[in-house]
Amino acid sequence: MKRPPCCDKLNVKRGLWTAEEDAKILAYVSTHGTGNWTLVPKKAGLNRCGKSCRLRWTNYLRPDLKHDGFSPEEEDLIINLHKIFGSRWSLIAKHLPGRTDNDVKNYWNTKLKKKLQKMGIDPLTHKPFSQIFSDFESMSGRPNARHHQILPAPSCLTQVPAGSDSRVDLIMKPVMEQVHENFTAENHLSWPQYQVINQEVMQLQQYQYVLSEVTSSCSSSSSPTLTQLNTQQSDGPLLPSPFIAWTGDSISHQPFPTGNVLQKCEGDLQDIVSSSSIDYASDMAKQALPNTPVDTMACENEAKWGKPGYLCEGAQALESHFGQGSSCFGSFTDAILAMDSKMRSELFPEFLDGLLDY
DNA sequence: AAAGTCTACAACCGCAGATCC
DNA sequence: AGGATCTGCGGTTGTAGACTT
Repeated sequence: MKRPPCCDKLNVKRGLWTAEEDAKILAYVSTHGTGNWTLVPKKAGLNRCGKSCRLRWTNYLRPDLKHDGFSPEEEDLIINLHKIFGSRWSLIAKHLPGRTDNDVKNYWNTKLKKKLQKMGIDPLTHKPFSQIFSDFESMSGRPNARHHQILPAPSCLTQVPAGSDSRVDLIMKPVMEQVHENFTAENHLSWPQYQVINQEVMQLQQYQYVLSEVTSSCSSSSSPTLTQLNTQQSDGPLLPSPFIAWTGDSISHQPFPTGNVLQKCEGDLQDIVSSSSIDYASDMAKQALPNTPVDTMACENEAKWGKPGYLCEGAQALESHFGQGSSCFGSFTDAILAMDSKMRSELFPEFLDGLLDY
């Protein structure tokens, strides 16, 4: 059953808040404190939805909020944290005293994203566009099998994406077909092969992204969307390019090969992280801490929609700390991120600091 | 000067987990 | 135990003012 609306939307005021309304909220909070926001409109004499009152307070009226512009230090911090967390604005905002998730999100969308693009950096991957191009161009060779683990080929390699007649698609179709031809014979792949192929697909998607940006900026007609280029998605929210095409379906049900994550933390990190699915991450977190609540939503999102962007960046951070190959898809990062945040901060207090140095 | 466009950011929406009763 | 309510979150929309044509 669908949840009923929190208030009668026809009879409550919406839109910008007036100074009088702000004063009523402030007066109410100063005497009653925060909480029970559904009662606030009535008690404070406001013709507003309780939720709207709560948002006004948390995003604007709270006395601990800063209302001045972002400093260069804050900018740098947001960029670094976005590299790690992606669009987890509330997590990012926790590292910026006096700023709300809404502030950070708006600042990113209006300023920082464009700033990075002007600097030639892809705001999604935080990699230079030039590197994305050169990585793609140098894409060649196949790894030697080093592990016994056999994985099914990703569906995006065994199915050439459905075509559209867009300009980007016309350019990319031969490339996709080439990749398809190269790998389609491999119904099952060893783990190292899988890694390389996944990287190539990611690069391909990044290439598509850049290409679509370029063509859309050169054309006044409606630009082709990246989603047209990607493999079929199950129903669900569309994710930002370039990661949208990676469904994760073909890798989310492999048995995870390791035991207790904490033991393995001290041991062979490479084995720990040789898994790519958040399902494993969830399993790892559960194995390590049987009675620990796990952020199931994060796990589900990862498993369902394959949203590995920030996790991949986390994986790179791990690589820089623990050496090349120590994280394949960032599953160790996934595991830690999948833990309940309180438990995570207790067990891995240095974890985020380490990533921030990255 | 007027109309159109862009920018910044405030506000809203719906979903989902947490908490209450 | 489970339904109702509260709260937090990320994505999206609305809008005022600045800027351009």
